[in-house]
Amino acid sequence: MRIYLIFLKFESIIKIMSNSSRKILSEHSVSITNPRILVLEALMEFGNPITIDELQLKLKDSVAKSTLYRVLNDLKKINILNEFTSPDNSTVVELILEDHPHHHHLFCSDCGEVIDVELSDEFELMLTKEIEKIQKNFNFEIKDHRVEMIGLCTEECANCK
Amino acid sequence: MRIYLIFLKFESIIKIMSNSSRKILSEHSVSITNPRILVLEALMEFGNPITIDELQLKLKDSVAKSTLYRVLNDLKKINILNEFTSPDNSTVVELILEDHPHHHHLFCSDCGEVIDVELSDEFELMLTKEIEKIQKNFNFEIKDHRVEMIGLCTEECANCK
DNA sequence: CTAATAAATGAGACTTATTCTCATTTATTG
DNA sequence: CAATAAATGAGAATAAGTCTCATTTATTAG
Repeated sequence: MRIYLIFLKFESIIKIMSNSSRKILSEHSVSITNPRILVLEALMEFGNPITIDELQLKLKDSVAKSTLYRVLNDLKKINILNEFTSPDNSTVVELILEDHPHHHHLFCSDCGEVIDVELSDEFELMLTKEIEKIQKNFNFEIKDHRVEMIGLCTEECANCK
Repeated sequence: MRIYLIFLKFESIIKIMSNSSRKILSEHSVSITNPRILVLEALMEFGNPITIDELQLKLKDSVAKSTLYRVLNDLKKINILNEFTSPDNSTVVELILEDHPHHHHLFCSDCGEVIDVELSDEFELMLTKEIEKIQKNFNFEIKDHRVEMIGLCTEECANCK
């Protein structure tokens, strides 16, 4: 078993993310612009789903508010951005790249954190069967589903009131 | 087997709903006012979850906008109103009275209709187990959950574009 | 049943998230 | 590198929801 230890300077990480942002944009035939790169980098750096408020805060000195919303809409159009509303009514956004598996969300109703969670394959299978039943009963064609779980993260969380 | 056919005039139905609205309010020690009765009646009459826009339209000649929002907040406070955001970002509201069982929602992404659906007991049991696992893994206390299904209702729907 | 008081209402001003406009800047392409 | 189409920034416009305050209504104590 070989172990590699890789040290990367912060600037190198930024460069890698910037490159991958460029790649994502060109793969979707979207022109490569500075605001788009900055938004993608911020989303990648944060990792988890993020509220538009937080994103705006991170980018307030580099991307105009109107441009931020426009870029988010662009990313939605090419299907790499998922947008939803959290139970406390803030708009949350997350990047969905190829390696991002099917997942659901866990919301802390205190600090507002949103966490991606995967549920077991058996569960997803069972949900698929339920969905088939519903489709028949209601004459509905179901294209997508999501499970949202709402609760509280532990006291250790620094952001919880 | 005895069959009862019951004919009720429209006015009688309204009177029944009005009475039950009064009952609901007094049971929750909330003062009985005209706007509150009108909002409850409208929610009961519609039956399904309804967008605030539609509700506002139904009540625009009888309840002021500010009062409508205030009444909805009052109903949330006494835990008989559930509010959520549909995938097309409109705010949806539904009455949750004693006889309203645990359920989930089906959204038509075309006409915006929202339908209550119940899932099987086995499914709910399995979901409970998944939730227990998640609680442990993420050090999270899960208080509530919801399953949302998004799709299209059939062509027969008059409201679909 | 009525008067006194506390609570609720209506109308419209205010706030805040998101979209739109338009003059300027930037990316793409040939 | 120039021409052209697309994207951006700044701030105006829109719309959902909240707030203010003068007026009305419901509740209750007597």
